[in-house]
Amino acid sequence: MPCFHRANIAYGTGFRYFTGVMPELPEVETVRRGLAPVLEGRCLRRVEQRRPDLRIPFPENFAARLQGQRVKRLDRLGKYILARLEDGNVWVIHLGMSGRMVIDPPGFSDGAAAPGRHDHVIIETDQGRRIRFNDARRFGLMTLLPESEIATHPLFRDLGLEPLGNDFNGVALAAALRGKKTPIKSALLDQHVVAGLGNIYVCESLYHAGIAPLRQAHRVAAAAKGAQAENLARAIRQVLGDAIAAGGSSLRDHVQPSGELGYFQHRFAVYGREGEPCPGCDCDVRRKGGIKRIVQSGRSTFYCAIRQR
DNA sequence: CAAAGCTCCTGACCGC
DNA sequence: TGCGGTCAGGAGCTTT
Repeated sequence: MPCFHRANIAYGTGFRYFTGVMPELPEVETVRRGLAPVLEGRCLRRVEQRRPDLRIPFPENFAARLQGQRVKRLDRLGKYILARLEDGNVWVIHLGMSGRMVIDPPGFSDGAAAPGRHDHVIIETDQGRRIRFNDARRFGLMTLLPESEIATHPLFRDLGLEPLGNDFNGVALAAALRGKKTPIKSALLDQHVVAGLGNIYVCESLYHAGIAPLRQAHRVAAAAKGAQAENLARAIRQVLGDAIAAGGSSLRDHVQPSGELGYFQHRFAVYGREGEPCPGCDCDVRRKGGIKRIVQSGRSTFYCAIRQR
């Protein structure tokens, strides 16, 4: 039975609903790619900030400082989108849990897309395109930082490995996990270890690597002469890459009527599938109970106790 | 220092 | 149908 999750929007498949919406690295990357054609090279003609804060306060004169700037390039760092501006500042965007970017269709000014309750920032480009940042739960944030301060700023200073970077491999991952007595599940959720993973993709990566979520992180690092860390690094890359590909095809194949970016259908092996058999599993689900759900550091963990050791 | 717990927030869902 | 309770989670902060 297929199980789909649509990132960044409450979504029903007809037999299962997910309300937890989690922009993790693949969703953030999909949003970045969707924004790029509308923002890169464009001047921000109008910026409207509609409340004083999100998870943290907006910086002083946020809208005025952003307005009139040209966006040179959009980058991603972990779950952050970095919009590099011509004046040397970086417009930092984090979607938190429920943050969405909505690109209004051309001609929005007819009132068809009036700002909603949770539209906190509204951007209009010199091409007349309007982008709304909507975040019901306000776990997201936006700020402005000099480009030169990114590396040392508290938000970025201690960020962990970039899982899609060239230097992400079993050796680097093992080094990051070494000495950690916390469960591998919790360690991977820590942005200071690997930057960009969230609850869904941690569960999926551990499943594909065949590692039990309860194992201590340092044991994973030390196991099998590094082969286990290597497997895990490979699984993380694969899982994230597949999800980004799914997001990319959603951008390519469907013009979202709402213009909302970053949500796409994607199938998960274990996440949200408590009691179901894992893919290709031939064990007796009646007897073994299928995919298990436990709670670790206050978050749901889904795993297969037979395939993950 | 590390690790676990608490907290922010709203919407969806469930049971009555 | 309405209403209150529960759950979801990213990540900084607080506590141990």
